[in-house]
Amino acid sequence: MKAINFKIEKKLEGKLGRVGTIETAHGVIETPAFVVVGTKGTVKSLNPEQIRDTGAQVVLANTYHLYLQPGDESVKKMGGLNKMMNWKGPSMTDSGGFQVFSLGAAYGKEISKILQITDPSLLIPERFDDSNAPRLAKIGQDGVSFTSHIDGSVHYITPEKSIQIQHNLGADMIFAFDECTSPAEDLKYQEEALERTHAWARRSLEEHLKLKVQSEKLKETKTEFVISAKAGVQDFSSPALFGIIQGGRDENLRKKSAKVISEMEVDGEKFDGFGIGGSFAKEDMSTAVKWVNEILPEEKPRHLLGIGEPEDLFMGIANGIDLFDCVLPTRLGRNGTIYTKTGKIHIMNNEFRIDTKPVEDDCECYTCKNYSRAYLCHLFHGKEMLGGTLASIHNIYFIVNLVKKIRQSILDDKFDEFRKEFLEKYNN
RNA sequence: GCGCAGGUGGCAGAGUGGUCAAUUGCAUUUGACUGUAAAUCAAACGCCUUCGGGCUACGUAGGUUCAAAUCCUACCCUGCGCA
Repeated sequence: MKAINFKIEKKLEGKLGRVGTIETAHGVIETPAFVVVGTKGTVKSLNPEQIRDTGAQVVLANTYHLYLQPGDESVKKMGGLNKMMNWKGPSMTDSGGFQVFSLGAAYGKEISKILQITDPSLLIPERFDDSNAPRLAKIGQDGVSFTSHIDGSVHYITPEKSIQIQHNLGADMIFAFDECTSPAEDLKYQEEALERTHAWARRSLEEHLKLKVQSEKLKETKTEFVISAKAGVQDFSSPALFGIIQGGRDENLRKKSAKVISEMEVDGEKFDGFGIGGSFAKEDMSTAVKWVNEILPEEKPRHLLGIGEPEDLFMGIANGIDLFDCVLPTRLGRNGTIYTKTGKIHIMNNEFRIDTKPVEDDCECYTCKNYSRAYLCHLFHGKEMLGGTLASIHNIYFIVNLVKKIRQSILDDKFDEFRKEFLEKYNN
């Protein structure tokens, strides 16, 4: 039995882009789609009804965070990720590979996974090459040692462990354990890291197949299956496993990674889809995505991990990306930055204190239909929780629906037109 | 009226002779945020500046001193206690 079923409905002429659907155990995703991030099994400050009402189709949670708290065994006992958080739609979990970066090379530094190369100082590896700097993630021989940011306890996560945790969490789509590298690393390091990510990908795939076979067998043990099913405890269908492409900013490494990961095979089984991860310079992200997607097999979904901003979404979709996830809509929202068609605004700024208009006049989101900018401004100044919720609702609606509009524009043969029109307004 | 305590930048509150335009918190202003260590973080926050510095400031007015937010005198004001 296939874990997911991906179908392409229409292709974007002259480009790698496509419109399609992904069928999962928890429903169908219309792609391209924006996946909302719910790291700890909650999209911060939103309940599932609010998530659904933004139009979001999929939620992505995190292996590392849920493993530490409440523990993957606990999540399993609560009936899996979906049941635990009362999310009825499709779900995904990230492998913890990003935490190798955020708690490792990037820990305590002003460094993000995307670089503007217009700031050349950020590309000097020495600047970040202080191996004595404290890190909460240290790469070991066959896995990564994490020092919990919660209580300081040490945990060794291997590819096998990550996959085991993800099977316990029980999302519809899961990722291989990888190393998300720092954009400041030099080519030699990127090569080493890529070898590691590829080795880990194979081990992830092996472990996944092993667990899949076990779960199939369990399914055949009828009594157990029936008891569990009656209790509504566990969905026995195994998740789909996505392999992750790395390679930093380098063309050869990116292409090599795409080839290795897409051809990787264990017992006749391959990855069900692909994630494109890691670091880019903002300026050459599009080429990196293109290099990879020209090689990846057309018939499997591709997820651009941790991206992005509106211009990135257009870029990714044109270059054959089917799924995106990004913390920006919720993080920006909580921090008082709100997306509008004419660019981002800081809702706490003085100019909004007496602005009685909604964030956007013609926006159909719950926030815009019911509240003014002045009220949001007040909520943020008063540190009221509702501010973060309302801003997140709008931002998610904005980004999710932007991707839906892009999808529609492809179906209507108006992609280029829509892209130009939108970005001109957005960038003022 | 007497006694005691005290009056410091928008607010709270340090400082108690030079290193003080004055610690810190809050407020304010503006930024940042891309597989969430994040309801977080950073910067600015008396006036002027050719960025060297200059000027005005710790209730008010005097004074001591090379030097005062810091010591002295008077006055004004606030709180508490007693009449």
